[in-house]
Amino acid sequence: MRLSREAVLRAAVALADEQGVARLSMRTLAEELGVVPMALYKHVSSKEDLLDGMVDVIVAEIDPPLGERAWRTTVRSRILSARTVLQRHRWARQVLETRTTRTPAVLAYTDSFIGMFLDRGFSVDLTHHVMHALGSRMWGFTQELFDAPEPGSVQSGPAQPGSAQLEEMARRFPNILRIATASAHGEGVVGRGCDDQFEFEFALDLLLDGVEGLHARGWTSARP
Amino acid sequence: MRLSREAVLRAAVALADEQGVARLSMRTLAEELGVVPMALYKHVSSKEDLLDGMVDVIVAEIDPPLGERAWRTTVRSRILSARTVLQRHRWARQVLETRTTRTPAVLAYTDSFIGMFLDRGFSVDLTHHVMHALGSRMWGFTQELFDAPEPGSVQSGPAQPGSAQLEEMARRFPNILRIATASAHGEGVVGRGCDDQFEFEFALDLLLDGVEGLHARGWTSARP
DNA sequence: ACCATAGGTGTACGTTGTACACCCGTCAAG
DNA sequence: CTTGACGGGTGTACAACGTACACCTATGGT
Repeated sequence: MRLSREAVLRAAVALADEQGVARLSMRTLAEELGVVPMALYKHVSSKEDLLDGMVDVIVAEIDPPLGERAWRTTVRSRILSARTVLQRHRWARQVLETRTTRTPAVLAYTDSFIGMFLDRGFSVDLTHHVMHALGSRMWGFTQELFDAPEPGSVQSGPAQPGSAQLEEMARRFPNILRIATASAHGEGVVGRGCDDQFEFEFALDLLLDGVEGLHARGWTSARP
Repeated sequence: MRLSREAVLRAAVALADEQGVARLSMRTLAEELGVVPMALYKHVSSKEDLLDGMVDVIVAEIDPPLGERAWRTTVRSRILSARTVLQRHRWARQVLETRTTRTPAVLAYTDSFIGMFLDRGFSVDLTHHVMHALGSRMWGFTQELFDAPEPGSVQSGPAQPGSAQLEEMARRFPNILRIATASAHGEGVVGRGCDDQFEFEFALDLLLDGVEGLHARGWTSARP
């Protein structure tokens, strides 16, 4: 069975999906494909290239923008589509963050994303700033703060109620504790009981509300 | 001259500042200190621990919140203080992103950050969502999109006007090009001619405007 | 029938983090 | 003054990584 760039990329995505990106090395991937490591280099010029290709694969999974709807629904639903894709491929966020060169597929997505604004009457100026304000949110993720111990990390789990660890925590970081306990509805403790999807949409809508206001009143940056 | 954890961390920060975090290995750091690599492990339990410690060093550089000012000015100026620190240590963003466990110093900063809201009358509920919405912005950075080729990467430079590369770009990614040329005031081309600080404050203020509105009208999440 | 070429193989190198055994200088207790 | 524990620097070694280079082999166009 012959290899191909497509086959290599698909296998890499699958392996990262299952084992996490940390377990993805040229050697493990080669073994997965029943081939010697160096064989991959006939289809991929380097590991960076491999990762770029993997990003391309998942970018292709993001839905294209829908018909003639208003900018806000179009943008919103596309971002949420990106988010479901990134949810399927949990390694993607991390890989995306480390990409230094943008592949054509990524540029194409970005271009089309910008188009959703420009084609619906946004000024180039406002669109530019909005893109910066959205930042990585256009990919459907945000820099999370408290959360997500990598699968496989030793994270002594949520603190047990009444434990010394928790008391120490309460003394030194009372504010964090208040947030944490509140968001866990009073039951589980420090562990993340909050709804990621809700948080994401909350932040997204906050931003979109702001953008809507600026657009409505014809905002433009004061800079020449 | 004896080593110490402090000395090791300071040297690591200095080395990362000068050479970039990519050039920071246990070996290079040891050599910098005129010592054998394994000596570091008497002061630092692993490279992860080293990076955690480096984060602690720079977190300590962020200004504490000022007096009794209104929440918005307090939060805003603190975030901008964090930003100037992160600007001094350009590797910090990348390192912060990869941290998986939060050190006491990081938790303390977060706690104090949350306190700026709670102490000024924000509900626990709203504060929680606001923290998520701010995300990494509380550290003074955002996921940049177009920019910042790592120093040392081969990035064929901004496209030359009239080059075939630029024409290709114009055909395939017209929207990106419009944004890029506009933000570069018509002179330089695809390269980033835009003002990072302005973009950061624009996005930050957009968010803070939204938060202000929610707080003013006593917003609370509908969830039980 | 030829031979160029695409694609898989084998070996090898340099770099990384770090485990483990060692060894030495300092200082407290006898 | 001796002793012995111990904090801290050393040396060697290993496994895993990305990948350069030379090689082999089956395919397919001329």
